Amino acid sequence: MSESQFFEDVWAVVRMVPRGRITTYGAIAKYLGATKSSRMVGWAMNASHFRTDVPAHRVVNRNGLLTGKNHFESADSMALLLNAEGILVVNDCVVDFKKHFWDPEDQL
DNA sequence: GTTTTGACGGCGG
DNA sequence: TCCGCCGCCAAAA
Repeated sequence: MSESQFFEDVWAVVRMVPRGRITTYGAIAKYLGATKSSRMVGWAMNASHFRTDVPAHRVVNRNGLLTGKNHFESADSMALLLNAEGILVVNDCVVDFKKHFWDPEDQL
């Protein structure tokens, strides 16, 4: 494996996120047993750019803020994608974040 | 080789 | 409740 297994695990979890739902870096990190390593999840997302099957737009921080929107093709593409899935985004923040939140542990 | 930074979040004060 | 420090670890400077 060229990349760390951790990265691939992160991508696997992100792929599980249902359409119209979102999750957080911390939730993914916790699911992988590395609660404090939420930063690495962010790195994994950055590395997921060459992976078209990883819906990174469904991953936001715990505040529901689109912290990674600046890393997308366009600054607004992330909010646009979420909006297309029925998730309302205002001021780079997900409306009813808690309502759309999807916890990977819920999949267990 | 060392230091800083980064798509975060938990914990302490 | 709000503010600030710490941890985690990989990549870039």
